[in-house]
Amino acid sequence: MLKKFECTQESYAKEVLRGKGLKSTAQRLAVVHVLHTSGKSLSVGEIHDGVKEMLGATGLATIYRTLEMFEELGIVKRLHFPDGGHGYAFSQGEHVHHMVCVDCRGVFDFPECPVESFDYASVEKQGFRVEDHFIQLFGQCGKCREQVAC
Amino acid sequence: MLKKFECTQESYAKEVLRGKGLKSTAQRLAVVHVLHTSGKSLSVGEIHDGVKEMLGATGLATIYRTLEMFEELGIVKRLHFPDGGHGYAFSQGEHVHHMVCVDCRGVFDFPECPVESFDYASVEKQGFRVEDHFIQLFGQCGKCREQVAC
DNA sequence: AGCCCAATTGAAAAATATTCTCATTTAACC
DNA sequence: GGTTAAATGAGAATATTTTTCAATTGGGCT
Repeated sequence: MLKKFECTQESYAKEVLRGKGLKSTAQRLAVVHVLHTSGKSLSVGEIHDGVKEMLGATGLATIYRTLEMFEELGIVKRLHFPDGGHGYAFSQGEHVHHMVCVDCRGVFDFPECPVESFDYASVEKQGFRVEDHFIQLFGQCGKCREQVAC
Repeated sequence: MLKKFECTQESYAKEVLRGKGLKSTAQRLAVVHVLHTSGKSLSVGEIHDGVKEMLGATGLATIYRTLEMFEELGIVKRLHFPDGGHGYAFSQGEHVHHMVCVDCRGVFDFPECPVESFDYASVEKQGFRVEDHFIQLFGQCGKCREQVAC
């Protein structure tokens, strides 16, 4: 695969892949590129379309396989929407949360963790031990707020 | 539909339904019953099975329709799991978060909101206005912790 | 630069999951 | 008990995801 310019996100993905002994295929890098340049959360179909635009015919199964793997590697994050749908967003690093604009599905990183410092004493009294958490913020991004009359 | 004993959860659901001019059908109350008595998060199929056990043949579409409606009414909450799957849990009241045991999928309420008091200044500087959030805690419940050798 | 081989992909089928349609049934109100 | 809009059931239709396996390819080696 030839590629003149490579952005940080793609280099990052290649590094993670190499570290695990996995191949940096054109399809995988295309998924990173599509997700990152869009700046928002995309559905599997949208990612597939974006990759096809870059590489031509591409199997849908590859997209599914790549996303599953990328999620385990922490390269993408699966986000859920109020309407029941879900999408994927590029996500560099392990513990980053995301805000999603409910209008444009734009994704914004949220490095501080509101839960990190939280005192679970009350719930751990029930015998439950908290090991992980999933947080997602919803709202409106600046652009979308401007577009509606207030 | 006849029903001798009615638990708080079912009365609650009936009240919410009546308030919206919706019917308290046997199928709907069975969904509440199955979810609540299980005490854990159930898949659509598991809920369907539980309802069939109570009422006999029941259409799967009804289960989907009921769950979608109940989620909007705040009677159930859709939860997401690390493996990509999802399930539904009974949820009384609007702003309750849930802890899920990753072993038994048991659901525990979590009334305090770790995000409520959080200062979004840093992210709102980007122009984003936070309107809502989704939080889910993962871990192990007391019972499941006892069952594994430590 | 070319060879090798395990990893990856594509294409289509299979398996799952969800939604839709419409004739029939039922809860709630009188 | 009768009426009526709302809800259900059954199955078809659609959408989504996974699997299978032969063909292809990236990356290490020389």
